[in-house]
Amino acid sequence: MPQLNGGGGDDLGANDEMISFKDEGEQEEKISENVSAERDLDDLKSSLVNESENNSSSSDSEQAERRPQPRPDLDSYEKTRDYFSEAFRRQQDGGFFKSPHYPGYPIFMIPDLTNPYLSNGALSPSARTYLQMKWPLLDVPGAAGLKDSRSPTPGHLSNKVPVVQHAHHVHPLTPLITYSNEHFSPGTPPSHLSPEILDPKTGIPRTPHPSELSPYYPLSPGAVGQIPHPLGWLGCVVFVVSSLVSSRFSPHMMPHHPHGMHQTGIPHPAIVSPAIKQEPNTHDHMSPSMHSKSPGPVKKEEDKKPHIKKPLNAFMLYMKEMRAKVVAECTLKESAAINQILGRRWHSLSREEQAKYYELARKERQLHSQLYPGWSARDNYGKRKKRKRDNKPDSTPEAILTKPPPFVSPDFSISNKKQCVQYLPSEKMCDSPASSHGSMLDSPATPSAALASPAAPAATHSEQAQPLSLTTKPEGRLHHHFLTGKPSGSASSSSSSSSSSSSSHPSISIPIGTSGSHSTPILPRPIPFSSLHHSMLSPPSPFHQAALHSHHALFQSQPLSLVTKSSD
DNA sequence: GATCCTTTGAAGGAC
DNA sequence: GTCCTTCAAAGGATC
Repeated sequence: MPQLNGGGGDDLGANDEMISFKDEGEQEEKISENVSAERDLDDLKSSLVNESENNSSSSDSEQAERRPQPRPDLDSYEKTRDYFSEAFRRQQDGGFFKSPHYPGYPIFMIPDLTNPYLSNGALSPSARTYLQMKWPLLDVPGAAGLKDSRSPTPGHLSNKVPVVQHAHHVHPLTPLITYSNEHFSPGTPPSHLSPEILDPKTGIPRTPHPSELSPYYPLSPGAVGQIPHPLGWLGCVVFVVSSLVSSRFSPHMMPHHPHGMHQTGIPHPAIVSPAIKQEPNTHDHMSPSMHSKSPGPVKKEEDKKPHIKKPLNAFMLYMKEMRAKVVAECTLKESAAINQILGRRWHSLSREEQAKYYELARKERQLHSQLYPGWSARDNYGKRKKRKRDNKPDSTPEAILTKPPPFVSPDFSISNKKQCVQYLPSEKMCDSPASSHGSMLDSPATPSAALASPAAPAATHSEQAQPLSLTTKPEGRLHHHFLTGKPSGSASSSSSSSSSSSSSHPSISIPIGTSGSHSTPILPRPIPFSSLHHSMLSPPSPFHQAALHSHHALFQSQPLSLVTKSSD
């Protein structure tokens, strides 16, 4: 992935030169990504096979048949959001989207669709992405568009252009979409469709947007068109598709549920009522059964209280965007495995690429805080009930030490829940460049500080000059980071989920001198050698491969205690 | 049907 | 200031 843009690709609005060869670049990227994905897939498959022979029933052919199917119950808001986050990303990548020849209809820029399918019949990621962007403008009756996955012969199963594929890929920037109740009229594109400041058709200049208020979230339906989108023409796309969605989608697909209404009267994707969250495809109203389940007025009040989701962080944004790609490249469907791949790819991202997501996440948080000033992440605590909390005492290092690993006696496990499966073999985790550019090492603990100003990152991040600098993290946590290959924050943050996992997995059940009662499992991940292996997405050079191999050999030959030795 | 798994990052409480 | 926990997305697996 690094430097595929050939330089300058990150500049917004300067991607015209990328038009002719962007597809080639994408193909190159796809090739390298496919190599990476295949390797990941091999790792995962082997690990999964080793995990349980029972899983052998899920052969490749069977998995191939179980290609990712579009989910019919995706929240339409998220559908809408994702089109534009994807567009935004591509624009920032110097990607497929360019300054449109048709200013009012930028999403008509559809790259090569000649071979949208993979060999196994699955839709290639690129084609999938393209279709996501173009489907709203396809001359497909709304009913057909809504038919999508419910159709007995889904488009993506045939060789025809799967115009409905769109509806099942969501994008991280979804919350950033501008919502509008205006209806889109292809013949008379709204005044703000032009990327120009002055609308060529109406001549109505757009008023500048208050700098302190990010325009990703809507101000009001009527004011949407007056907001100059910071992403240039993408803002027009946002409006176009949001308008299309709201006009083409049936009320079933575009519920006007009050739960998703911000105080401004604008539905916001972050607002999800519990009922809707569980059954996104159902109607707005709670089912009678759910009403009947409410034990009392307190419960009713809770039900009435909209569930405001946390803003997505950078990795979540990245994950949402790349998941479909990984799923398309691999036959894997388990999100846990996919997330491992995504985590590795995340580490392989260049600093600039990660910075984009950090910036997006920062904006998300900004807008989220502006929209919901009184909201606290704590408000969502307890909304999910996790069974693993029952095992909390056993996830402590002491418990881990005293508890035999499951491979000794599988029945010894405290709970009957599925044992932690290390989808990626531990030795293969070495393949994951902890930070090809020290990106995770210096991932801004407070991205706003590092990315507050567009010019700030380079200035504030001395790591730009010192890619592997660990300056932004406290010493004590850097040890964790160093050993686990994770940023200090995540090393601790992931302890909740990993701790329970570690208690049942032999390879990560060694509590090494972490400070205090830190239960974060120390994964046997070797010292980052990312400088040798620049990217998961680009095959290492022979030199890198040799270094990689020797590194693996060295790592594997070492006792686990050495590998996990703490610098304490 | 609810929860787990898995990833990283952010937030907030506890100490 | 540090540590720890929870949640955010995703969907198959498991309970």
